[in-house]
Amino acid sequence: MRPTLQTVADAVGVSRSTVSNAYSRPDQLSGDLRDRILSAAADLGYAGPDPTARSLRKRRAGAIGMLFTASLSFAFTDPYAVQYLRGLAEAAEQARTGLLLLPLSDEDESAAVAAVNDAVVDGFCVYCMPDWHPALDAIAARGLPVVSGQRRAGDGPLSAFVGIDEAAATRAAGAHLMALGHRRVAVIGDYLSVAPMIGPTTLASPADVAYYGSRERLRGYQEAFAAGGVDWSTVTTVNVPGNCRRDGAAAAAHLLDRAPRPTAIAALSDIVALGVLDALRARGLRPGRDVSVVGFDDIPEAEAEGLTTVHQPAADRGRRSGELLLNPPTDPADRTVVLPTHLVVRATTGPAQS
Amino acid sequence: MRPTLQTVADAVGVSRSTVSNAYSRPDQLSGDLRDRILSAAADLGYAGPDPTARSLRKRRAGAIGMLFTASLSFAFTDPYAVQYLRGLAEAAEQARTGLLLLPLSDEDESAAVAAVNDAVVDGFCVYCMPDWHPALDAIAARGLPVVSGQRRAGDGPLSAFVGIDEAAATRAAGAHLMALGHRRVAVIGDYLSVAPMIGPTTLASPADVAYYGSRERLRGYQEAFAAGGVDWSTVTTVNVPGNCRRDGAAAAAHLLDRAPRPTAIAALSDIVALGVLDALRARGLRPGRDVSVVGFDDIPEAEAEGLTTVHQPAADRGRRSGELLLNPPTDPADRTVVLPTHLVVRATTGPAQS
DNA sequence: GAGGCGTACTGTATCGATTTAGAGAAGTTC
DNA sequence: GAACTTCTCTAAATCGATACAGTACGCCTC
Repeated sequence: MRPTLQTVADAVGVSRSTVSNAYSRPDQLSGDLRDRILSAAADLGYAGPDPTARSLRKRRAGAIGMLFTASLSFAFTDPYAVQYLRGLAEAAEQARTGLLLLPLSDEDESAAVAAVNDAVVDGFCVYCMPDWHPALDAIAARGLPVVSGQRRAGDGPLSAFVGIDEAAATRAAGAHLMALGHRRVAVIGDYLSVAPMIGPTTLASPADVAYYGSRERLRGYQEAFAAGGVDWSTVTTVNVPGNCRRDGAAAAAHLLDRAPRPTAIAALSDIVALGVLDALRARGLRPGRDVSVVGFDDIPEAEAEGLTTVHQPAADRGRRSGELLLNPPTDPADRTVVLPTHLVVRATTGPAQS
Repeated sequence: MRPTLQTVADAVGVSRSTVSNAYSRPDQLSGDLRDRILSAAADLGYAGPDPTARSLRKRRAGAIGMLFTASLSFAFTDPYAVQYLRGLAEAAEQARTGLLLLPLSDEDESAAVAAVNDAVVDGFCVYCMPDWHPALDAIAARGLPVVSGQRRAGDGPLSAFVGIDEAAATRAAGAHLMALGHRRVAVIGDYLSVAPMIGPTTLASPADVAYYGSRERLRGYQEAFAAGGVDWSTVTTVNVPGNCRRDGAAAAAHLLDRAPRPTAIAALSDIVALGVLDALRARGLRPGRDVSVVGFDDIPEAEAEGLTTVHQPAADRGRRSGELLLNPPTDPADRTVVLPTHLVVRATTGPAQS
């Protein structure tokens, strides 16, 4: 049987409380007795107060839970997500708090709900979840502080927002394309359709997209295009199932292998945009000359490959999220943090070639 | 006051146990009563059993703890570490288990010990810690399963090893350099010295290094060099404080800006090796011609830049670690997993120029 | 030597659940 | 109709700690 506080207390002949104090409040007892207690504990193989029992009593877990959209392991393949995690980890570390990455199987939503309900945490951080996901309701029900990068109807007093003005960001990118004279434009993004397929979607309006980020970004493009006289009905939107380079290339194929091909392709993430560049090169097309490409995120690879993109502060987003979660502001106004973004024009955009 | 099982039980007029059963063992009560309980719970804003109390009673946390060497946030800047984490996350996800990243401040060891003692987890995974770190003792004292990539004296029956034959890996790399005729060789690595400085170390023997990985890799080089007739006393070893490209370049400066410079530089990680390449280029020296460079890890960037390096399966290491931790093998022989490595010869190594 | 005060420790209640043994009622079998 | 199941549900014990009120006792003061 594993030794407990009581075991040690019995061995030394003191009360359980005193043994507890020996560990947690050394000033509450004489140094002599404390030494006797600790050495008895060592003899018995007692490793110190059980963290679970302590958490229960203290009503504090010492960790924050992180909920990702796709599978957890996916988070480590996406450079943007890694940066975000890095910022979050910094904030957690600063506060001497752990970071619990919740398992979130893609197939089974109830598993995600169970993960939320079983998480021993003091708060949640939500990265990129579809609005309808039941795990979000489970989080709300837990009654713990939540920070997310997506606004959502019914956000309670414990929830905060740390993010960017997604629509404004793509509005700037779209205006850039319009100014260059592009009129046959297309958009590639993840989670545009519910089904995990690669190909054009039938999307009457950006409002139909279930993911906050993709929806807002799409809306920004819609508005910018409209301002340039391009009706949304003429814009092809292509879905990619995963945020990866290969899928981006495959999606681009749907646009490039049919006439007339678009003169500009906007991708909702850099990874996908880089895939588009791959597809262009595979066809002997020159990015920025034959077809313009815009990304989103500004990951390091984007700079290396000269990708025009929207810069957003990934690590800051994570860090601010963590900070807000760990010391929730009293003033409701401080519960919304909108970080700046800016368009970075590089080599992959240029004047439209008719 | 937050509602508990008792609150709900009182409202419905049943016992606490029955409410518990309504959530955890639906077959133990009539469907009718269960519905009444759940709806009462919903009315009261009760979100279901408290995870901490449940963990205490069940003696299961539903998470595994991850302990990294440097600061937690560092883990997200190192491509190798990210791959490792990805593998670990996959295994955790498969088992529907969370992954708790422990805060581990570099300055304050006692904070790391506290983090270990406060971690509500079912086991620990150790990535790269110095042998002397007190957190390792704290982990051992917890009496939970541990998987690490470093062998350590006093590993108990609950500990397992998943790693590579570090020394054999660098022995192969060293033999490669010897075969190319290099005799003036140097090694750059992190954690070679205790002090976090950039510069040559006074290292009588690889055995003096506190980190398992660096120590073993260094030993492999020592053996390979000895086989080529190069005495260890003629080998300059240079320490880098962080595993980053800039520090690698700065460390290389110590070797390149003095005569005679080495004809080959072995780095204990790819990141550092890439920094060495930067330093070479900054001086107009050609990697593989003027100076040969070898890395370790085989991260994606290594391939892109033509770096000769030792390939090790990063994600596999993480995945196998997770698997071993989540279902500990009964047979002690299965508690040691040594994954294969191989030398990848690319463009940064070539015949020695006298 | 009565009163006041600080130190060092004890004992009990509490945190919020799960588990086990078993009570009581209803139905089944011989 | 006695014996046996089966189905529901309950009471009490348990998990391992912390918080807090309370007590014993020595010391100081006047």
